[in-house]
Amino acid sequence: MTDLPLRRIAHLDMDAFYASVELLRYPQLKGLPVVIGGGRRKADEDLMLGDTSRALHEIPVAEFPLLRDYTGRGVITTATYAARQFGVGSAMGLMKAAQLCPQAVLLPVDFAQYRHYSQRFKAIITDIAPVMENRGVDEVYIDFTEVPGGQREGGRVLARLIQKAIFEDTGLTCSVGVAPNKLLAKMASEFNKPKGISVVMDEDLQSAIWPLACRKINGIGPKADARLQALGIHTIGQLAAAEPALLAQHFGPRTSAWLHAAAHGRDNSAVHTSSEPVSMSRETTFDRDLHAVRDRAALGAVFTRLCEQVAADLQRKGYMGRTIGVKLRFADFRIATRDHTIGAYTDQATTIRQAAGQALKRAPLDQRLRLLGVRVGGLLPAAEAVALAAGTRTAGSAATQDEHNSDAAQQAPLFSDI
DNA sequence: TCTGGGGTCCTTTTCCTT
DNA sequence: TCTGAAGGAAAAGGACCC
Repeated sequence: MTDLPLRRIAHLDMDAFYASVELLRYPQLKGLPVVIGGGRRKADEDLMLGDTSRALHEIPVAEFPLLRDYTGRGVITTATYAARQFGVGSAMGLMKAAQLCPQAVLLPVDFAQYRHYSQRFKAIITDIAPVMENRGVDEVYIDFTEVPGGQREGGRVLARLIQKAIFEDTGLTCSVGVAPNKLLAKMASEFNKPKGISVVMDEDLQSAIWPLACRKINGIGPKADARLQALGIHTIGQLAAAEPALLAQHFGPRTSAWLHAAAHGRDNSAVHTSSEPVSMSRETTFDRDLHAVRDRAALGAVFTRLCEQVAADLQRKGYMGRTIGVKLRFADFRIATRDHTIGAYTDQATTIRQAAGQALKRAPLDQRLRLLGVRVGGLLPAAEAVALAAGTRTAGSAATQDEHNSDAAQQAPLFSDI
């Protein structure tokens, strides 16, 4: 038996990523309360980014839009520390935040910028450690196990190297946790924020993990936590000690087995270096709740626009799908979804619009709508979808696309298009 | 003037076919 | 022809995450 290298998995989390990127662009806002979020339309217009006669860092602070001037729906995506001191924070409604801190600068969410910096810091990581899994725009898992130096000080040396390389290239800081698996690495990365490095070994489970709240386990959200609390289980240690039969009774066989393994720090999942999207969607919340009949025209226009946006997303990214769905959020925040699967893969707005219209017909529309969304799932890379269609055609199946089109053409659209 | 948008995954229900 | 079982796919909902 040869000694296998110790499995060393890192979780890297950028520190206050969106806010930090904005402060790189607008250093004049450093130390001021800044809130990022809101309906993007209004905020985009308010920010005078179109003025190219001066650099971004030269824009006087007095010209930035303030939270007190914002009208409309929306929530805070993130806030700087200076703003948090006033009690505002993520997911808070902007109107409520404006009462708490009206003088805060309000910046729109600028995903293009965050994506740009995201690609930069990820490229730096893969130069050093190629086995990296994307977990959204500001987080990754990295497998240190086989990387030269990845075992030194349990991974701390390599973590330090990556932190330094990212900071030198982008000016951004991050926190890293290194552990035997993804589950523990994710928890470890939160131990020392910001700019922290935490190394967890198997033998640290009882001292470092078991005292933590169950909610710290990635996958235990507010609902599961409340159910655990009701059973008198508050910490991960208590969860580890819980009777498996009791957990199975309340959570079912699969979830209870997972809970038990997680509490004991066990997680065999691999670091996946690539993944294919499963669905793409667009949704929008209206400025005011809309009525299916009275606001027909407005709804129809939004509906069509969402379909066009999803189609454009699919085409730009090179995917086609055949399960088209709609999502409705009613005035009382209840959500309904309806799906409709069509015969042929598509990335065309008109086809998506027709199929989504079919799905929408089955949805209850007696209440005012707060949000409307359109989703395309069952995705395949466009080349594969086209090859598949060619294969089924030569195999002699009916021209499902034509059938579908003529069928849909006879259906009156639910929302009239204007 | 509470409560965004874009995803993934899992469970349960429903429907269809054999 | 009816009935029930079984299994799979699709649909619907929910929890969770960033």
